[in-house]
Amino acid sequence: MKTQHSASSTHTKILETASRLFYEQGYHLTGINQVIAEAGIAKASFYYHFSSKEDLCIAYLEKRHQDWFGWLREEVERSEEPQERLLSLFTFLELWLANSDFRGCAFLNITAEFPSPENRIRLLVLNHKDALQAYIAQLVDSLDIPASGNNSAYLINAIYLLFEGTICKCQMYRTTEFIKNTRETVSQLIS
Amino acid sequence: MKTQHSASSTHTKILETASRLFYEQGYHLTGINQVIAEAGIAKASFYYHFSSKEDLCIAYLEKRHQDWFGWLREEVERSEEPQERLLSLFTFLELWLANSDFRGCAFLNITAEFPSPENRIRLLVLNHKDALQAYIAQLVDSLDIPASGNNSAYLINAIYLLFEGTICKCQMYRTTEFIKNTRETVSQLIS
DNA sequence: TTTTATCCAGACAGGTTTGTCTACAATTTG
DNA sequence: CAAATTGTAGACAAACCTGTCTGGATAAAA
Repeated sequence: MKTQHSASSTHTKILETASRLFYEQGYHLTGINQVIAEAGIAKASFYYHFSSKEDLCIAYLEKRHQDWFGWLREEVERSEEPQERLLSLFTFLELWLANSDFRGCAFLNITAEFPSPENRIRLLVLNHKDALQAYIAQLVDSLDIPASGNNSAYLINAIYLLFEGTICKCQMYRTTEFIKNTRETVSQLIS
Repeated sequence: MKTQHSASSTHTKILETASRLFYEQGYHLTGINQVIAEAGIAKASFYYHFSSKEDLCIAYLEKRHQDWFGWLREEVERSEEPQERLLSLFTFLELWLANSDFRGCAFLNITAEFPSPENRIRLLVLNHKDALQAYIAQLVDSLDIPASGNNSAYLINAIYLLFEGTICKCQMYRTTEFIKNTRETVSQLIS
């Protein structure tokens, strides 16, 4: 046995392997034995770090939230202009979706897999989507638009829905081709 | 045994039970033994009518497509004016989503559950979504809009995405409250 | 009426799943 | 250095899964 017990290398290894597999294959089509085999750890180590498959799922979603928002911000913050930033949300989708084999949104997917998700999972989903809408709202508020309260809310809602709709369409059609049309629509909406 | 072998009553019973359970619980969380128990049939009957669980899934999606489009058309065709009809797509979502416990779109859900859906399932999903977009296109084309070819395609794409985005948001947030905002946005888009 | 189709009850089989447990071994901490 | 922490291999157990099969019984068709 030549294992290095660095702070939490095994914990990280499990989480990263499971995150990849849960996202790629779906939660229910991924068994813990596969996670264990691919992470190259012992079953006892798995249960040393995570008390159940479901706890691992929670950790997966928490990690996913951080990772995904990091990717999103990274792309958006390449632009300086508020309008550019808003449009880059859709540029981000083009890049991210194509790079993730059109697997779509982890939070949407888990919602489909858990019809009555227990409260923990549902809270993570809502937290993620709240954060996304807040981010869109922030970008919209940075615009120089004569948007009265109501108008701004409509716009934020619409952009959010276009965003989610785009994720779904790409996931099903396995293409990002139409996103330039969507970006153009959003461009018109904000001008 | 006092069972009536009407044309396909057992086949229908299986399909309806499975359809309900697959939609409510998800495909992978529904085992065939539950379908059998709730349909009140014998296992041999199940396999007499469907050669596998997957074949049942195909039948489920085919039935779902017919049913769902029936519901959609029924609501839309209550309006006469083209504009009214387009907006009633979102009225339909309000009614349907609230009445289906916010369980969302069966086709989206199955896409999440089958990351690499085998071809048959994927074809059914795409067929359903193609039909939906064609329907939206038909409604848009009935409008009296000076829409050049490109403009019309943008509009159809946007409305479709708002539609899908709405389904997702309602599924996650378990509310239809925001749909009136969305309907207003669509109203502005088409005028 | 006979034949065919459809249905029943449920045992069986092999496989998979998640989680528990044991007896160490290796590494880190105090 | 000893104690605590973390990791190993993998057996075990119960439950569940999908699909096969048997020997009828019932209903419909010819």
